[in-house]
Amino acid sequence: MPRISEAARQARRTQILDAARACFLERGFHQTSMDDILTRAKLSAGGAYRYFSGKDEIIAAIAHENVSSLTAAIDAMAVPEPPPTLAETIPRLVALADQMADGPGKLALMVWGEAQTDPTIAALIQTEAPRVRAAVQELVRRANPEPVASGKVTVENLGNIIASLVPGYILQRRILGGVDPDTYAATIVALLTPAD
Amino acid sequence: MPRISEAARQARRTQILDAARACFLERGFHQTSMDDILTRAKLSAGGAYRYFSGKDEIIAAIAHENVSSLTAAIDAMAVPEPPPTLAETIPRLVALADQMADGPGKLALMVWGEAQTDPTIAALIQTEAPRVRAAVQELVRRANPEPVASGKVTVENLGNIIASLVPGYILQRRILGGVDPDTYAATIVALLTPAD
DNA sequence: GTGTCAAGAACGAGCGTTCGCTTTTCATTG
DNA sequence: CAATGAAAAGCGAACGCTCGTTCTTGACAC
Repeated sequence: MPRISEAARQARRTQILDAARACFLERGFHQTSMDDILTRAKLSAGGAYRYFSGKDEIIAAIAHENVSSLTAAIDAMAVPEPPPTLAETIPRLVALADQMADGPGKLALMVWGEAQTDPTIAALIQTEAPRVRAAVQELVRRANPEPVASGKVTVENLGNIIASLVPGYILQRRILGGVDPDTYAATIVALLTPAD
Repeated sequence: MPRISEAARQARRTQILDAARACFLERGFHQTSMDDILTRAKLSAGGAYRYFSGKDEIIAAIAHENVSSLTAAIDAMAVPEPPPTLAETIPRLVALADQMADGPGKLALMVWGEAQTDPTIAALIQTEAPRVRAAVQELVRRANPEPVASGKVTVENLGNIIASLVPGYILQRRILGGVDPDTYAATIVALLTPAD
């Protein structure tokens, strides 16, 4: 029973997903045909269907992968010791959003739109959502900025605001255009810092 | 040359767009078939094609209408005299986003996603974008909040932050879930208000 | 040689669009 | 004011094309 090695199998899977991601970024989920993906992956239809049950599963896989990568990126920011201040964290967060704007950020906007009518993708995001919230709140908790220390706002509420500033930045950067990451971050920091 | 009245023509057009909007909200732009729209509009294929050159034009029309309605809603907030403070404006802005979350807000997320790969829709948004920015900045300018008055941040920069909080709220409300408009607004106001 | 893997032609369903026909509308006319 | 006719409005079956999926065939590893 001649089978391919597990590593080769994973490689093929990655090869398909890489092609799919590139196509989706260029044409969108539903404008991309199976043939587009197969051609780019240099694979035949028969071959690909051994790895994915169909197009929907590929879309779901890409969406999942993208959501996870965003969560992981934010998670990773909470790691450094000693805990950074918000004046350090916010610019890093905005810079992260800025770097990802043309790749995962663009895809994220597409996924969010898709989630509005596709229950599978919506469920997928909702599973990951608590982790994003938790990661941002952890960031706020460690930084312990003045508005929290003085009891003006809670960690949870400030976390929600900051959590919505990140997609807000991506949207503004990708759709409205004309926004500078450093200025954007500096403005947020200024608002969170007591008067000079 | 017997034609239908201009009012009747507009009514038919509206009838088609209403059906299309409902279908798009349920199934998404590309999952919706022409037949879905035609059935809901109680119109035949031949009939509808006298009003729109094709499906793409209907999608563009709905997207345009939606973007315009959002702009108009924000524009309308800048009207009242005397100028309201941000402590009054922010809750109204968040409440507006909250009310629209299941209709125009949901559609907006879909449109933003679509704009990532559809140049027509992207261009359409970019045309409207300056007006949204201007409207929010006008709101900030009139309110003249402490962080602006003290020169800590500019009207433009604070405007951009607030402008990105609105879609941020919609996204959080529709995707992550579990966010309260009043709490959300109150937190923003607290951050913009000098220490007690 | 046996069973997995990949290829690629072929299939069938679904889609957007068109086209020829019928119905409706309204200015014109007797 | 009723009859008329011509053109627009609307209908819906049919077309042609695309696309996702399947299935048969051959190749290769063990």
